Amino acid sequence: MSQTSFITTPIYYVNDRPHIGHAYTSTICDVWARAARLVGREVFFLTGTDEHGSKVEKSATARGISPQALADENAAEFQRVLATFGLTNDDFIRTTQPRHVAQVQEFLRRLMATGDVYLGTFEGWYDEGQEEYHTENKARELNYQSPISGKALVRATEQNYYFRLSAFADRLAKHFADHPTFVRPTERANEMLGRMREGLQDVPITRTNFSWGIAMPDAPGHVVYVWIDALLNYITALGLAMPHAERTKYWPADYHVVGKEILWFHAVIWPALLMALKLPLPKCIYAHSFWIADGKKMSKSLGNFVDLPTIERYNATYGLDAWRWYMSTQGPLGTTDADFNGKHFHETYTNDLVNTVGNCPSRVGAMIAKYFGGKLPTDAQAGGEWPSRCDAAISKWEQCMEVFDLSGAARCAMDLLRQVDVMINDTEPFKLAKDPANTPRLSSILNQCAQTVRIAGVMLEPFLPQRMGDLATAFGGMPGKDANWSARKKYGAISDGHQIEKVALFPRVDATAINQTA
RNA sequence: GGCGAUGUAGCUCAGCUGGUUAGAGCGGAGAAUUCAUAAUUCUUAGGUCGGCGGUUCGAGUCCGCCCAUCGCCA
Repeated sequence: MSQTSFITTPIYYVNDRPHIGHAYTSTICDVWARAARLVGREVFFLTGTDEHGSKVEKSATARGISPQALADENAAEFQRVLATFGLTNDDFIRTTQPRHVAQVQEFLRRLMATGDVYLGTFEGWYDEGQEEYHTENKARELNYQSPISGKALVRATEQNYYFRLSAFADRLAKHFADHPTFVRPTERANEMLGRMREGLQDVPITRTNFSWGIAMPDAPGHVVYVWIDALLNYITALGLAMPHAERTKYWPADYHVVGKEILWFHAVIWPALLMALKLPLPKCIYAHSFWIADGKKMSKSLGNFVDLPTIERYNATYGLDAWRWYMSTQGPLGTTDADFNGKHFHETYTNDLVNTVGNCPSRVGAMIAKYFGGKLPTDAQAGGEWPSRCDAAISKWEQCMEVFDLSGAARCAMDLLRQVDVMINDTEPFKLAKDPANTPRLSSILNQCAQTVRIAGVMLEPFLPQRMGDLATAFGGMPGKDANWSARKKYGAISDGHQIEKVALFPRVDATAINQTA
């Protein structure tokens, strides 16, 4: 029985247009999912759409269609878009699906039964035009007037169901203490701890001022607040509220990958909910930072969002693999935001993919073609120091992937290719080839280059699935794509005499091309 | 306003529990080389380690204040 892994993206709100944020999170999760499958794990990779809430209801009303129709339309758009990124998600959950709705209601029944959800009264300053409450301080700041309509705020009370978050403070603190990598990066965990120290309030989990949502069981008029609805997707997709769920084995999740803006929900409220439901907690919530564009924060007012048409332009110019590479190796996995910048994208593509990942196999393939008719020559040295170098690289790569260090994992492969380039420069096989007496030495060198290139290619597969597929075909040999990890990562898998094809994996792209296609 | 974090070579960033000449990649400069996608390899960057003050025999690495940026909260 192989080890299972579960990785999730947040579910995307159907009221939004797809942009780089969605593409980024989805892409890095896909890289990790592919890597986990590569090493032989049984992976479940989940993404989906969040479809309830007053915003969707309003947008639908504005267009004169039903919320469900709007959700159907936009969910389909998200699925179409995500498909263009070559994602290998195993399911796509929609919060309007009956399987989700039924399980959310079942979970809420359980929470009512344990007393972790209770009916309480909320009182606050209500903006009737905007249909939202303001806190006491905010209301005072606004001079008790609606910031939009200018009409007076009214004092209103509402009966709501609350989740007893306050009861979990100690257990949450203990969990954070016992699991230092529960929230990553560590700085974000500190952020959460700081906020938890300020005290945990019970959180309202239902609303009565709109209807587009999951009905609270046995409570007419109460609709489950969108956040609770959304968080539960991670386990409704696995069917954890169903009897005999086949996907139970995937829980708990290895990684919930989220943007830093929604960390509180994932790092505090979600674990508390799971504790209340007596379910194991996810192993890690990874909160990445944001992309900014050309040094400036992306905003609607600046109109500088890296939107879908822009992303598609990059993909058309550089290829999907290039997009994945930039996302994975240059992205904001740390605590600081990363800059999306056309010049940097082009340089990264050229340096990493054209000049290294593309060129190294090309020169190796060319020499094998020229000196040995494309047949892999024998290595009488049994690899020399390359088997251990490759093993070390693979081992480091495995460690990096384990902790979601995608750029670190990528670097393992890049370093290996650079070492091959160095060896070629040092040993000058193109000079050795001029004298037949050197054939044994030449054979060893080129064999070692090819074997190492193949291994680097395997490590790069999760990042560059298209072109590394081509490389595997060109250098391949056995074992192929379907072989198990221990076979695939083993040095020397290409047998003597195997036909090696010269390949041009990443075409050089004119630096101005990206603008010309605009 | 409160809490958390970031601020290191032109750019993007590494620098764990304080200690000889502060590192990498890219860009720039010089050299070697021709198997390769005008690719590759080697050498090179003299940067007040945001600012000021403090602790210490000694701080980028600890403490305080300030400035800038980011996030969360209010």
